[in-house]
Amino acid sequence: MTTPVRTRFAPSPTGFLHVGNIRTGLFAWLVAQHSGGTFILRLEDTDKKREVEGSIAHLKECLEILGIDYAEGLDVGGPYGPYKQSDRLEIYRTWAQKLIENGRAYADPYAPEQIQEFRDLARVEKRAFLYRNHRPENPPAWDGTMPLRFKSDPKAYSWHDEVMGDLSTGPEVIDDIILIKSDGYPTYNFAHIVDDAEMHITHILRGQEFISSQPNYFNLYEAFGLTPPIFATMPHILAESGTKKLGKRDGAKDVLDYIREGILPEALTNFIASLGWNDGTEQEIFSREELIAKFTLDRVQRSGARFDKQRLLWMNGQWIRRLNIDELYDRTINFWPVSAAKATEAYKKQLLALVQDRLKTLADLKTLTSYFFEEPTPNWQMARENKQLSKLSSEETRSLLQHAIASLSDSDFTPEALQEALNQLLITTGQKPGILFSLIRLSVSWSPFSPALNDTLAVIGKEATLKRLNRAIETMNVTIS
RNA sequence: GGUCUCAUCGUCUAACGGUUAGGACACCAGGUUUUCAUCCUGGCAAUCCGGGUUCGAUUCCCGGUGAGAUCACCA
Repeated sequence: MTTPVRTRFAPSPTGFLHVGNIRTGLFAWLVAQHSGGTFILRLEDTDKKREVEGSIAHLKECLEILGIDYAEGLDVGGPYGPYKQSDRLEIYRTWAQKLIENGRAYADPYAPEQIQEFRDLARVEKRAFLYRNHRPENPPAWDGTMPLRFKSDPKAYSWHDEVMGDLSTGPEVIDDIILIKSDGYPTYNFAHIVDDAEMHITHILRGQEFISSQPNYFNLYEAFGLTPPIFATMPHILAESGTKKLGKRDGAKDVLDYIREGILPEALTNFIASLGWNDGTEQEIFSREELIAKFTLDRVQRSGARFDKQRLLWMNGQWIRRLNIDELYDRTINFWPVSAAKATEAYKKQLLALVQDRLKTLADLKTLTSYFFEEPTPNWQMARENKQLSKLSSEETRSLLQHAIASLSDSDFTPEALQEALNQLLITTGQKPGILFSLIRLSVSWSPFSPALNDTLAVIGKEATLKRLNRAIETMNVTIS
């Protein structure tokens, strides 16, 4: 009989979530889903100074879009609430009181400046700062206006981490950490231990930055007589350039920005999961269901992984191509050019079929399809920069366009008929497809690329095609100087 | 500086002592009788260094080196 798995994601409302934050949440969610356990969302809002308006709404939107759902926690409740730390101050006080009564917690009488002096001294002497070296002999009774510190019991620890393996440290890293700050709020170091115990969390997943505090947490667990949960330390995600961990200050982006830029949620989830995890096979593309079925902590990488935008774009393309046209259409609602507003759903779906293979992000739709909705502006500079078309003289260009108009006027503009007409045109003009087709393509789209020519013309339609070809001829002299 | 951690192609990674060190992204070349893209084929490219252990080390051990984390009334 094993205890049911309970994992949690416990962010702070200090702004937007970036891929580093969300990966920890995703992995915790996967651990719970994989074993049929419970995933809990808890809000760690104990630092009022750093709190950012709107963070909670943003957080919930991120989780919802990525499909990281929770049946217990913030706003949905559950048996061990409240799930917002600022609503649990009484609970922390009760736990702190136990330590005070056992002589394991005491008031910190120093002014912040005083402690800073100790810290500076340690730095000058090139040693780590330890508050317990300055532990007051007769601390005053704690009245709540001073920080409450833990009276530590320095000792060596060795433990097992599900990702990092066997770890150990000596007593020199144990210190008298602050339990409750002078503003009455608990520190993370204290609050998360209380909450994880009360909420029966079985697995704690968190970033590498916490590994050095881990021994202090063991010391606290002991003081409370608690059995520590299972720990799993996630390697950092590294920024695209440099060797530092991904952080807001060096350009980590809001998770929602990726969605706004046309990355599919399933692609983003797949990408984030593959940053530091793989299933040992050569599979690259994983659905949510596959991730849940295959995810295990022992296959999480120990070293940091670099965020590679190229790989994300490739993966997104893979996911876009897996959607059928109806699904793709549903995802693209916000990504069409403004001129597409009056176009019909059927017309747009026709276009999607044409450009689906070309989309790396949904945002590409704008540049890829604008000329299907509005008259493009002729730009003969593009012809001059084309290595095929630049060889043509003005007369040859004009003649080819005129032949094209004449020939296409007789076509009924189905893709098949157009292909037939275009092939015939190659014969009558004696031109190479690279030149003739490029010229027609450019003249109706004025875009660096487009779908297959016959398909493109068929969708644009006979009337507009002929009009654009004529307009190309008209503008030749004006713009060629 | 103390402590802890990490180390395979440029990048993400596979290889539970024995492989011509595999795959993917990116890049390059060719093909799919127009462009771009998709798709297919091929190519380039890696075990940080030095010692051990072993018949045999990417793999185990030790030492360097490099990188990261931490040493907050932030989480």
